Amino acid sequence: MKVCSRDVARAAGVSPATVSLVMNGRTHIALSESTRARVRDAAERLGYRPNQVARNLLTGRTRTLGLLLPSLASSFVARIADGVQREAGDRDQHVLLAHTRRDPAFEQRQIEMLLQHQVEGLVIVASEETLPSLESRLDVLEQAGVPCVVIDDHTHVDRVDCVVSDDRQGAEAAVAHLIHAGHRRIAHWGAGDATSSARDRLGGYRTALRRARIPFSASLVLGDSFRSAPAPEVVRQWLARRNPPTALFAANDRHLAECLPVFRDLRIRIPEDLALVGYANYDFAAYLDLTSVDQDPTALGKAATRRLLDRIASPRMKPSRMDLPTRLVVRGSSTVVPIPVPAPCPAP
Amino acid sequence: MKVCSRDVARAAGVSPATVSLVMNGRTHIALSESTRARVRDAAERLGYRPNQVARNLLTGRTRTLGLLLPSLASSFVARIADGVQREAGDRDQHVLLAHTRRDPAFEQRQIEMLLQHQVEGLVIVASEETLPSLESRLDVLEQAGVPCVVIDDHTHVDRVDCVVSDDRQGAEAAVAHLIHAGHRRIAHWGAGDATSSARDRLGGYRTALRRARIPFSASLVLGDSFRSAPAPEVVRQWLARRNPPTALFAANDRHLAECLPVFRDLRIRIPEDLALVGYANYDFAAYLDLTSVDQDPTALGKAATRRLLDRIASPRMKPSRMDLPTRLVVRGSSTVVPIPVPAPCPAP
DNA sequence: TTGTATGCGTTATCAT
DNA sequence: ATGATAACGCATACAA
Repeated sequence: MKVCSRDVARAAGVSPATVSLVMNGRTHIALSESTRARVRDAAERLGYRPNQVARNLLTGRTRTLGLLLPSLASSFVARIADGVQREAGDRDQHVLLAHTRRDPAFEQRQIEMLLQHQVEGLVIVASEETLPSLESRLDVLEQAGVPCVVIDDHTHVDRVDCVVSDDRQGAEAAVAHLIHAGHRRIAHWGAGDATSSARDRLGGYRTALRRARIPFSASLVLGDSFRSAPAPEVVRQWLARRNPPTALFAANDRHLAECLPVFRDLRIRIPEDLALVGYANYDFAAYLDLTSVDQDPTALGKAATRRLLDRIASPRMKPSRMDLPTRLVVRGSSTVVPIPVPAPCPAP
Repeated sequence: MKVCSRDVARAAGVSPATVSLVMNGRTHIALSESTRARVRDAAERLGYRPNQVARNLLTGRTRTLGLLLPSLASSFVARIADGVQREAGDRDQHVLLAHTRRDPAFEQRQIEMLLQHQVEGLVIVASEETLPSLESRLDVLEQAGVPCVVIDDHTHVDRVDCVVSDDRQGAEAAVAHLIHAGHRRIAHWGAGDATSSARDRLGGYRTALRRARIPFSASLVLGDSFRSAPAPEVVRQWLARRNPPTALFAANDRHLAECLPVFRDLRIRIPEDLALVGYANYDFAAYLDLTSVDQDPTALGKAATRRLLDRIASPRMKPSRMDLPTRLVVRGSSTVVPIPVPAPCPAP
């Protein structure tokens, strides 16, 4: 059934070694054009396909990268994965997929699996749930001599390459934009302090305030996680305070999207009563006319993959952190000036 | 550097064969508890990790499935991929990722790559761009003896397993819903006839009309592709006709989302002047309060993977088509009855 | 210019 | 209960 190089060799009247030479296009070895043609012909005729598994075993190289992510159900993660795959494809690498299910125990087994498959490097997309155990995962990888790059968190830059969005800059631009529009009481719905993104977005928020000489007030900061928005009841109570904010900078578009109905219920007009700026620029942000900080997840994936391949090539480099620029996309939720043309919609 | 079974064997004072027996937990072979412990100990101490590549070569099995998709940038595709990965993980299979970039030539190379890696089956997520060449891809796979399952198109059910959403039923439910709300002039923005989904959605539309004894009018049907919405100008002209539709059933939520600004410009009120129903139930559909037909892409991925593994287990089964049920999610874009509670937002 | 021999790390078969 | 050996399919060094 399965045809191997020996079969081709027999059919072409040559030895398996010759078949190998022909198939791998080793040009610096002289081969008569006639043999070459005979071999190619036989291979074609028999439908010969070199067995990568055998090749990998022999050469000790797999040209395969592991991609470990929390879940492809998140479109942000999926777009990172798209970037990884594009770059890997361009550099002639293969991608073995693994997910953590946001469960540290499952993650550990998946890493084990990837290592057994002899991946030559690992792209890890960080998540809130598995961040606490990341350090011990790095131990395992270091032990195994398999380099890796972490996307979307730089907590461990001291020992591993990190590729992140420049969240301080992004958050600062967002809040500066609100300040520029005249706001002084600006709230922040953050995501706690477990992830560097959450910390950096809070940091950028504070920097922007400081630059404008607006005092920071802890009572204007809310939120513990990227994955759960404030409950409607909390929002209600929070906005019913004596001195409510006139603007809101959220660490995630989704938080805003989920709260829009609550705002409507409360007769809070956007942006007149409350200006909104979100983060990530999900495609629904355009549809909802939400101002947002765009992150380019595809670029994150590509950059991380490039970095990983560079490190595989030269393992001794010092771990570095790469901050990809963000871009504030101003829409109707933060400015009363009408947008002349409907925002262009990203390709699906 | 890399520790192999021979190293463990030496350290434990046994032979490599014994190490293999211990590591694979072959219980039906008697092994003294003391050797077992010695081996486990040595393996632990040395950080031994069995080499899957070698194992695969020897056993001729890889327990690896190829996942071929157009691009992870589409959240629909990504959620299918999530389902594939979940099911594969549950059934102890690995996933090698490949994308077509919506380019038939690139797709061909990727399939070649997957076959060389000895994947035992292939999950193919169909796309408009690569559908024309699918048939010849199936030839290659059949030749290679590698089974596959196609998700999201059933054009080739006669020779390959297909897993799709029940689009006729979904479309029919959507249009019946509009008819039930009193509409008689219902337009359809479709996606041409290249894909079975587009044809089926049109079919369901026609069925619902027929059931209600509403004559079909070709002038109410527009659209050629899932990936490009009607341009704003086209929408304008189309709605400026003498006898405009009072309701619109679109084959894709995105088409609706992109046209909402146009409707607003034209002072067309939703749903009073024009009721809208979309398809796919993207997360933005909830935020935009769009009625939509939910497809559960994760279930598509899971079902396809199950089917593929079944076929690998028993290759002689007749190819089958599996239609997963859809579910109409009624929201404010198609009914004037206010929704009492804000639509729950899907987890990100 | 081409063929032969060897080994990659593992497991299955047989022998002890 | 454990060890020796062969084989999986291929690429490389070296011989011819």
